[in-house]
Amino acid sequence: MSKNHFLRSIAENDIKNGKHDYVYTRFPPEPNGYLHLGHAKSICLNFGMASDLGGKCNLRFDDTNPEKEDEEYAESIRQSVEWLGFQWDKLCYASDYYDQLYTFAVQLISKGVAYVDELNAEQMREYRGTLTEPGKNSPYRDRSIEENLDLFTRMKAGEFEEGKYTLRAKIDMSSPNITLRDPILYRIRYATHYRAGDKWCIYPMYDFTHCISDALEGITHSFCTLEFQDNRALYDWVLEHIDLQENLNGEKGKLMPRQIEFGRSNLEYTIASKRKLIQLVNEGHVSGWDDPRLTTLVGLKRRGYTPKSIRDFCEEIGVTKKDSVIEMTVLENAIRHDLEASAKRVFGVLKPLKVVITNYPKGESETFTVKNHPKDDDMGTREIPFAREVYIDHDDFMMDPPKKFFRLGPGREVRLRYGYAITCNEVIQDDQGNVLELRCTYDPLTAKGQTADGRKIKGIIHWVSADHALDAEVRVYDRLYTDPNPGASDDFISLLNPDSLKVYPDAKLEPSLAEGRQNDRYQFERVGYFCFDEKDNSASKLVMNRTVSLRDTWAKVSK
RNA sequence: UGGGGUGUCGCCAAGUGGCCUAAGGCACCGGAUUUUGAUUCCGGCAUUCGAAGGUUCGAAUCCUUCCACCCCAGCCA
Repeated sequence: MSKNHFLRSIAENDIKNGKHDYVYTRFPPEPNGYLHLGHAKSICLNFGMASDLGGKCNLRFDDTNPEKEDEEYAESIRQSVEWLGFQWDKLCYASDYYDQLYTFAVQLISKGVAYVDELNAEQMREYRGTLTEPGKNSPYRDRSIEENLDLFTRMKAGEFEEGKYTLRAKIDMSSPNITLRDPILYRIRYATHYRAGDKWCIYPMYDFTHCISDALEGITHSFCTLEFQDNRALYDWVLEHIDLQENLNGEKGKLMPRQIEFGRSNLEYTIASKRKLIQLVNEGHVSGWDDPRLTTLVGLKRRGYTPKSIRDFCEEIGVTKKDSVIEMTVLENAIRHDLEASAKRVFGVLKPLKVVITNYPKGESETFTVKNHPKDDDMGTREIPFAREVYIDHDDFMMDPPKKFFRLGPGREVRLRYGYAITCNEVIQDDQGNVLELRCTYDPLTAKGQTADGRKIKGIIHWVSADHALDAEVRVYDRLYTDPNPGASDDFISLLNPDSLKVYPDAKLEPSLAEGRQNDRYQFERVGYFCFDEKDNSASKLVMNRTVSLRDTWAKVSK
């Protein structure tokens, strides 16, 4: 159940007051890039509100710029919306409305509120005025309706070169709202559209297209971000001036969707700008749009984030009219919360350190039956083998440990979780003093968490039997940037975190992972949550990604 | 400087004249339980709501002024 916020209140009131019988929303991406966390907020808002209030939500591609859009993006967007767990009522494309849009443009010309201009881009900028000075009318503003109609028809017919003419709304060149200074409605562009092909050489602008698309689809509430607040006046102007008697659903009468704006949310240490994302991909700073360090939806998916965790995150950050900067821990908390309840526990050793248990008989082994989840018995149990040689993590051993280090050190005793307590008797090092191997003895009377003399063993570490272990490559990710707001810098490339990816090529995993399915999520006990990499994992080579670490109080204490 | 917005705890965010000496989440700090230094659990964490005035018996909520920040001058969306 999603939270209350001002947009929801508006929608609920509109139903309560009888303004609408239902809510109809839409998520309107332009297929010119991959979806990221910012879009997830909009998706959850639009689809979530529709389903919460018993309404509908369309997925509509705002595809009016043939030069930037591509089917590859559209396909990915459809998949990401579905992956997030939402179903659209209708799958729509603004490009499917090009004929209607053209008709409405002709209508505006006929009413004398749109004209064909032939100022070039530079002149138009001059005529537009500035923030503080009013603009001035184009010398072509007062053509006759007949001439405008003729010119517009010929624009469509391809008689003019690109940039020669534009269709403009005749509003007010001295408006303090610059959006209203005779905005362009159509421009000439000889580009092949990824869906419409070469049918058109004139393309409608966003401000003209979006409001009409909403009206055609019977959208009741058109949510968008804050930067479109000024555009709302134009949104309303266009809908006031066109003559739409019946929408695509057969509903009749003056149908006015309402645009309402909300604030964007940015995540610390990330970048959302499509331009910058493209640069990261193209220059090879990341492996692709689905690099697990990116907060694109495909990246988060590959990283191991669940759709639920992202929906929860979006609910948690709320919806207001304020642009916000969200701390990374909020996202991490969302995925930890989901995986804590659902992930199977297993043992995985990222930096293996061999331990030989000298008093355990050679060639023998035994298995321990352990729970897959400490609190959820329904998740069952599994067997883990134990033998004379095991691997523990290098981080769980210190040559000269401080008093609060509850792990292994020379002469110290720890429990191998679910197994026996071992004591470190000997440390084998190389010439440089690197620890190569440990020689330990185990206490046979310490199985099942017991000790014969009642002594408490504070330290508990994870391990995996050397002979039974699976080899794997484990990838550990950290934030992509060293600066919480990399987008604020022009040189965001220099802010990249050189340690954002650490590869552990020789990780050792417990044998049960061999039966893992591609979408399974695991908690490597005491380490973090992991998933199989969707591209590089295979039966012959296990490749796992760390989604997020476990909370690590020790890491804080030891600093 | 014209227009449009926003300002409540480190980060989000409830709250729309009295039950606010201001929910909740994240973060942080204690402490309990724990064969994960995880989880869970308990406790702490804004006498203050951008600032200053004013209205009122009473304001974060109303008024005035001021300050800060964001957006708008693409034939992008």
